[in-house]
Amino acid sequence: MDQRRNSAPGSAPGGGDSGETGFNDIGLPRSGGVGNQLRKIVTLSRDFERHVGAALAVNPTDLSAMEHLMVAGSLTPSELSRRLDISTAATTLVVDRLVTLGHVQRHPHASDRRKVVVVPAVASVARAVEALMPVIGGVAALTQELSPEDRAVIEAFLTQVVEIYEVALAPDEALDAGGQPAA
Amino acid sequence: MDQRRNSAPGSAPGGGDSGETGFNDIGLPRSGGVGNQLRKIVTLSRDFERHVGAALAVNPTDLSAMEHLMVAGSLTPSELSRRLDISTAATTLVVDRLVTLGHVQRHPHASDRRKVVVVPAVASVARAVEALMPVIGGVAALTQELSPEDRAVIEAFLTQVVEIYEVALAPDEALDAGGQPAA
DNA sequence: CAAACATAGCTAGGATGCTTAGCAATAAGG
DNA sequence: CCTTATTGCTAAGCATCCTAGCTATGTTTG
Repeated sequence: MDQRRNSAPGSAPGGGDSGETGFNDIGLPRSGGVGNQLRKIVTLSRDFERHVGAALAVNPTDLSAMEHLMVAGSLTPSELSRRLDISTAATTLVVDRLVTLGHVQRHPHASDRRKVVVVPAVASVARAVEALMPVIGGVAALTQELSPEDRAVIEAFLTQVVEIYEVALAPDEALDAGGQPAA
Repeated sequence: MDQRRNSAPGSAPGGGDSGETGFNDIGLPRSGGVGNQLRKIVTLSRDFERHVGAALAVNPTDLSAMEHLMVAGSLTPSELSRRLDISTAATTLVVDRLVTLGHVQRHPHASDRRKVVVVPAVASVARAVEALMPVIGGVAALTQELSPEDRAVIEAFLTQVVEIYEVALAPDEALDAGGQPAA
């Protein structure tokens, strides 16, 4: 089971190692504690994903596929390939591997004989839920305990962070924005 | 240039599609808006990374290497392989590719003739900074505008999220914690 | 109705990026 | 000095993806 660490120090906010504000020596602004924390969460999320994958003996793509299947209940290979943004040929191999490990089964489609339906195995879903629970459960509990005021502050902030990313990823605005977000 | 999308709907907090609280149909708790936003940030961060990689004509591993080099100023292949958590042989190939594209150069080490020093090219750093700036600059600006009270709320929250991940990733505690974080 | 077109998912061969094993050169330790 | 350890590279092999192509099936058109 190959689990590769690949933490990028720069593509998530943070911009450097220091907790101060201003600019670091390569010209990136420092976000202080908040930016560093966001960056750390991104890195830890990736680590956790690999941790869960190791527990279920699957590679990152296969784990992602399992998670999509769990959420959707079942999917055809074409639907899965669209969600994973990989070719249908690669999806066939993903499903092959997952079938071999007993994580999913292929069933004929109810009304279209060209199609296959990929269904997660009940035991596999239970194992995946158990592996995911520490983080998802932890964050759910944490957010339950927030006061309405605190929740509003955090949600407003995170909404703006999402907006920054979306602007940065938009085809034309990204070039024009250049550092001035819509917020 | 191969940029693979691989968004996992389950390994970051969120636990499902609905904004309500409670449990979804596969047993994962719902975190409401905050959990979904965190999940979205994780996904968008990955998308942004691929976006930046495309702009610089590098794959995810090579981009991560570039970012480590930018932050550190320069690194030996062994140091780089440790940070990337890949073998030194793979690191050699990463550096080969980056050298070919003009993103880095190899120099002899100043005092140890076994060693090589990998140095990012100035023009490459400038291009990378430019590509990263929309998000890093945006988040830096956003956090500058926070009131001290709001900042404290957000930092406390994010600290706890980080803690949840770290507990989940710790070798022995993760099994014992089981959903009761240290917070 | 039949023909043309579209869709589904799989197979085969190839490309890419990683691994392990091994090596020559060099550095460190006794 | 000799032994051990470190460095980073080469070569072969493996895992996972891609494109091209195919058969079976479903939909649209005349």
